[in-house]
Amino acid sequence: MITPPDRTPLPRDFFDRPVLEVAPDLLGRVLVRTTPDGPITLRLTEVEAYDGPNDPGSHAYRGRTARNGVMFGPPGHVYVYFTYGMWFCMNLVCGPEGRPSGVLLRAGEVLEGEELARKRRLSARNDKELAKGPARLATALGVDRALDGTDACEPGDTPLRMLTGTPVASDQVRNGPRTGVAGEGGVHPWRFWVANDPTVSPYRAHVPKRRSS
DNA sequence: CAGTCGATTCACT
DNA sequence: GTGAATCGACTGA
Repeated sequence: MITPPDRTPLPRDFFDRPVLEVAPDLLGRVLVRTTPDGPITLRLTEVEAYDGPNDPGSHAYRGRTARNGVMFGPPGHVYVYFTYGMWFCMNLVCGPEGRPSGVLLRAGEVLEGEELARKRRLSARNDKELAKGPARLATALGVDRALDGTDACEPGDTPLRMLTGTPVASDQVRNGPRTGVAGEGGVHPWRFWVANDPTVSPYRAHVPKRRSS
């Protein structure tokens, strides 16, 4: 049974906090993607925190580049990156401006626009798989680098907005190591998900790439 | 400027 | 469970 989400946009102050506070607080919140064909709404069920310049797992660890520039800007904006030659993933920028950090949106439950999401996710075998995984989530919502830098706190009919939704009770939040993060960054238990939610993606440890013999 | 590899997904065994 | 797909960003020389 799905309860109607609160439609109030999250204020920028919500994101202007330490990323480890923001990340679990995002679970149960609702992301709205407005497309020419109509809206897709997603209830967040899994996220990961990337904590600025002190986090070896973060894209911002080695400083500002053309790719990660949005992470160094104001909170509440969207950082989209391209990876594995095929996929996009999206973050919400957190913390005070200049202290780059972000929350990777890893999975969610599609509440509205399921048929629009399915057109982009033809390989999904069921509704739970539409946004089960960060690149799947971005694909389902039609998010790519064109949306890098979008302000998710802006009111109105913007391409991407974060709404208040119905935050998950803290006793339903679980956490553990981040998925696919190499090296020392892999030890931080900064992945957060909703307990027993079927849309949460499976954990996988980092796999170093083999060299061709 | 060439080499390496990624905050992944999918098909196949 | 294993390997391929696929390319741009980053690194170091």
